[in-house]
Amino acid sequence: MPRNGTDLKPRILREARNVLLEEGYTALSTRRIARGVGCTAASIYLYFKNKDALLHALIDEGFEILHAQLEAASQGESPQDHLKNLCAEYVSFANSNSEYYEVMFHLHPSQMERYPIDRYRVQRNYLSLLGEAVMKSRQDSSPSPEATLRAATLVWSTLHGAVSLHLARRIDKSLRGPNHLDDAVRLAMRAVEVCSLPSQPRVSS
Amino acid sequence: MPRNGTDLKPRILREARNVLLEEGYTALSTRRIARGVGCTAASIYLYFKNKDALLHALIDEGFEILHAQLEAASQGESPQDHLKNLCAEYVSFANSNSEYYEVMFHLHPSQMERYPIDRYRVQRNYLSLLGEAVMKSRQDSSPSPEATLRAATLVWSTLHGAVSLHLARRIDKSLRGPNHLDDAVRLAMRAVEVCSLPSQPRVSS
Amino acid sequence: MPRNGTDLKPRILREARNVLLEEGYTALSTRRIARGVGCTAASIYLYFKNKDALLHALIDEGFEILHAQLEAASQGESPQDHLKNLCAEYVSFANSNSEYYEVMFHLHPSQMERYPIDRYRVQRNYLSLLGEAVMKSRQDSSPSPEATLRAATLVWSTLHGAVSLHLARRIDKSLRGPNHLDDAVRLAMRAVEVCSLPSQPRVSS
Amino acid sequence: MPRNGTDLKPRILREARNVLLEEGYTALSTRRIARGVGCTAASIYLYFKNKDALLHALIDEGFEILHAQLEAASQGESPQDHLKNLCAEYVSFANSNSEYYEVMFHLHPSQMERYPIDRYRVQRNYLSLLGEAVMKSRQDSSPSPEATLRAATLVWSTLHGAVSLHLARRIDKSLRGPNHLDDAVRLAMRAVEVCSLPSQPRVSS
DNA sequence: CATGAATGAGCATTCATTCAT
DNA sequence: GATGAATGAATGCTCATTCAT
Repeated sequence: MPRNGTDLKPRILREARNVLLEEGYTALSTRRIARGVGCTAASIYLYFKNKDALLHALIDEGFEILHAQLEAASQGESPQDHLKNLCAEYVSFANSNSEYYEVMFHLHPSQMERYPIDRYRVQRNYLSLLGEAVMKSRQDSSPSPEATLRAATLVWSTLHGAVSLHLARRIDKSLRGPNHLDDAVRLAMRAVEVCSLPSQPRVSS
Repeated sequence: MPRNGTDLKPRILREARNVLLEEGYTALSTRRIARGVGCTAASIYLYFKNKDALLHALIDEGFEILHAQLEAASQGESPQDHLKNLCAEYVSFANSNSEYYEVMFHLHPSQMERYPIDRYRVQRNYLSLLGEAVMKSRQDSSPSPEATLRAATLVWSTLHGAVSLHLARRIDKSLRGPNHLDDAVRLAMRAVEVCSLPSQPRVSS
Repeated sequence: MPRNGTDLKPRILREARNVLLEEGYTALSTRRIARGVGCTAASIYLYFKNKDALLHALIDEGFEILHAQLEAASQGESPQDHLKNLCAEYVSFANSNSEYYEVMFHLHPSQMERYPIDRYRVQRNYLSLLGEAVMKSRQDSSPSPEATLRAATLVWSTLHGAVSLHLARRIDKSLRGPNHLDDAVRLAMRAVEVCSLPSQPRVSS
Repeated sequence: MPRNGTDLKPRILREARNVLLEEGYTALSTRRIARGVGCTAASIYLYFKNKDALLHALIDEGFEILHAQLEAASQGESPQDHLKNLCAEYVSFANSNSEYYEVMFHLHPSQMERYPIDRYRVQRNYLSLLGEAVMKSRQDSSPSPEATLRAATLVWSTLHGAVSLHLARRIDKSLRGPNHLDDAVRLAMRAVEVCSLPSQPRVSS
């Protein structure tokens, strides 16, 4: 039985997210988390091998939530609606889980290397959700997996750009709030059209 | 005359960029830079008042290069070509100056506060370059400044998303190289169409 | 349980006093203390939030000792004896606790600002001890609080001067040892007479 | 011919005093002085072997000024007036040259060791000035040199105590301004009476 | 299960000083 | 006579981590 009422592990994770949210990545120290939780920094090492492991757990959590939310939103009257819902949900996730978003998508590659590759399968999972929707929104038949991935990636990347600048407060005040993000969703939905064009040859006509 | 061969200041900046590139922002310490340059950490303070000042110098450099490149690319037979050139140049800048890109666009707001606001006028400058091109690419007449900013922001955000994921090696191998980035440029050019639609009302048909 | 033998905190304080005694305030660095104690500089921060906090602890300790000693000496057959005992005790404290004396009374105002004002109440406490004795030594009746403070301050200031020069080894060898300090005590006891004279008007005949 | 108009040496000393006065001893760095003077820190080493040497020069200057002022004040209608003038002058010197006073009388012995002993002859000089006056103020005849030194030291020590606490802002507001210092002068003048008593035997009756 | 004690490496920054020019 | 470049040592302080209890 844990002394402090509830199990320490989830409370550590919660506090970590809290620190991330309120004070940013650079403030995320083991001691800072421990203080918030009301335990010692050493206790964290009972539940996580590393600070890295804690971070990875956070990332995993984030991807699970994102995946669940996308799956729940994975519907719509028309294929377009379906895709739009997914996009809107992605944006909404980033907005209401910015602390996750930070570690999930903003960590530097050098820090990511310590993150085992197979974990990224989860990441691909959600891309495939996006991919399916993208493809359904396209009237023509049987798309190749490559084309699907390509389009899904473009949708993702577009949303990611909007969300990132939004969270970093780099968007002009007049466009903050939903405006810019809505624009991005609308644009993302056109990804399919763009990807139907030949890719490798130069971007002509 | 420098005792140490060549002038230290540019070498410090170069090494700082290098660290940024290879190991990311969190690894950017004065000692780390000094080690790379082959001087003492104290020497850095001969050329920069602060670590912050060094960072600002880096950011300024980056924006100057970006601005110069965009201005040089600010032309084209048709308005569409003009815009496409700008977009391609942006992507190309990010690709060949990713170390700058990190400090220019990936710094967390909390660390940005120390960066005087008026410096970001430069940032707006390049957004306005984008804005002009965007508007020219639109056949209809006299767009409002608000609409211009809105569209330019969407172009930027789209490119930024693609570039960020690309630099963070988050894009699937099969799409790396120019593919995804080209797609993003093509999509960005459609920003205008999206923005001509009403913003607040729901994304209809 | 301390890994290191005895509890570190008192050993840190002791070493700090030691450094103060042997090498003075400017030599009082965390690393210097740590070296003397045989631990890391980081360990000091387990017991003191700050270097300042360490200093404050030292000051507080000093005032507590001084107060206790003065209180114990606060007696005498005659009022004169009473006052004389207090003075002698003050001098004795400074002599056998010169390391405390340094931080208690020689810190520069600029460094004192960080020392919360209300801590100096303790200082006033001992001044009032002095004040009472001073007043009792005066045959005439009911002195005003202002006059009491004035006389007590003069007593203190006189002793402080003698003690300071003594500790700084500025007194001629022939007078070191008790001579000069005794003289000062004797002189301090005449403070009352001097203060009974009008203050503002010029020092006549 | 010096480049900068006037000779650098006195300007360095002046700035050093200025720093001492405005920002205290701990702020007295070679760079800080150099900045104030408008030269390089290296230039200081053309005129002073050390930072210590600069300090010693400052101390010497201070003693010279003090000596000169005391000498000028070394007169009075009666012996008492004479002594009073000297005391008042001492206090006045400390008040209007607090930057000198700091280095002259508040440096820790450990830092003083680097100050060659024979320089202290100057210090004794001014003590002897005081001694003469003290002795003249005593009606009885031919005092021994020892007694003279003893009394002069007590006078000095009393004034020093008052001045030190005053400069360190340790004196209660109600007594600041001339009050406490005047009291100290008056008390110092009684030093002779105290010293005529036997010294070594215990402080009785 | 959890802690308190401790560490070693690192951080940004400042300093007095040297020395070739 | 003066400088600009550079340094080595020090400063206060924080961090992730370990380990005996």
